[in-house]
Amino acid sequence: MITRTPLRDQVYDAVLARINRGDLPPARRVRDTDLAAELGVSRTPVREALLRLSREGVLEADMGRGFSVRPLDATEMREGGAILSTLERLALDLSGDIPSERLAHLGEIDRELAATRGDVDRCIDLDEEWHRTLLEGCPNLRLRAMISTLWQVPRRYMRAFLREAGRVSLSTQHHARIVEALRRNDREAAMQRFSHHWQRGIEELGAWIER
Amino acid sequence: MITRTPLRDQVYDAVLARINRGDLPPARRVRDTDLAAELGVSRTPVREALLRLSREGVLEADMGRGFSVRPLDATEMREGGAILSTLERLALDLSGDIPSERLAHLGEIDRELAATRGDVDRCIDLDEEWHRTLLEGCPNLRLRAMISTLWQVPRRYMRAFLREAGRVSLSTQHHARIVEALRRNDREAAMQRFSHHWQRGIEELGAWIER
DNA sequence: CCATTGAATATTGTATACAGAATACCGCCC
DNA sequence: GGGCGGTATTCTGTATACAATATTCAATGG
Repeated sequence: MITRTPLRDQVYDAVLARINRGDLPPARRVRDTDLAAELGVSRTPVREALLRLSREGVLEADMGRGFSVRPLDATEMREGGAILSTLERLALDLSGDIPSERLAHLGEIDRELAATRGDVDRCIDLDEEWHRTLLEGCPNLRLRAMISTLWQVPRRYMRAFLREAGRVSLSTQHHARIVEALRRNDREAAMQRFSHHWQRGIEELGAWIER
Repeated sequence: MITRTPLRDQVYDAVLARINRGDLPPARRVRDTDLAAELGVSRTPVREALLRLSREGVLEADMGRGFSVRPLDATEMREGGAILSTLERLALDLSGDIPSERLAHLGEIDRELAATRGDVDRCIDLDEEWHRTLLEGCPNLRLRAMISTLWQVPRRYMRAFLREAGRVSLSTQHHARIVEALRRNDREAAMQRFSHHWQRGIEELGAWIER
């Protein structure tokens, strides 16, 4: 099956990659002209991608003054975190029983995460993969898509935090405890631990931003 | 203070208005050329608005085949409803105590809603206003914005339903019961009734779509 | 020496142009 | 008469062009 992907989507990915790579730091202005030239496409698909990123909270768009990478802000992070946390809890709730093979997979990801020390990008990818794997049984596709989009925001905060402060402490322990509860089929406990995991993560990031 | 609004936003509102007005029924193809001509602007801002509406679930965009109004679908409605319901519960949860004047306002809206019989559009506006008023104390602005965006989807379903089936039964009674619980400062009960209200609404709409 | 103003430049928001894909139309063959 | 193939047209996706606003920077006055 061959698929044509619109340029706007490729540009979207490219811009996101640059932001996540640390290229394009917070508050940096993003000129569509430059991006278009660098990516070898015209301004049209670039602007479409940038408009989308603005709506998703990754960029800011001021009328007449173009786009810029949204600065890190504790309030914004807490707001986004509360939303994402709630939606992930919903997704977990909607997921039926999680097959033991997926639980095993979660364990693997978590072990790899624990073993990865220096590589910030890898850590974040693994953490996100852990969450995605946990929720991949959720039948509400719109919800899954939404969660995936919303992850763009915490990603930026985690990256900045990990770069400077080392690693999200306890993350793997939390994961393990959640998986353990799921193994016992104790949804109640799993849910509670999942909430706690999120809350701790948000607090940690928030405190760091306000340092 | 004078404000220039981008054409794309005005076009966005205009298209949404047409969809809500019943012009542009579900599954109708939307040609950017036509819209641009009718609105007296170029294709560029029109396409920006249409792309946004696609991302928000109001339109469909098939690569190479343009845009069309997303057909009504029970699954999609249930998925969106579950998300919106959860986020509104979160918003209510985050709202502090609701001042009695706002509770009074909610009562007024509800009375007007009960009194409005024939006017479908007015009913929907009032229902949405009731929800917006209920949650306007929520300090999480991102959440409020998101809820407001997500409402675009149920709106379409409610409109279709109300046009054909009369009115969302019991809606005002539910509202009253929720307000009553809030008056007693019984958050627990209010939350439960709020959940129930949503669940019933979604079920009713879903059953109707699958009729 | 610093603030201010004005022109020059850069950059955005919007309009138009162009190429290629998708759809519709029409004649042909069965 | 109905299905099929080819062409013509329409429409989309992308590129480019244009006009207006924002920014920069130097010259001028305080």
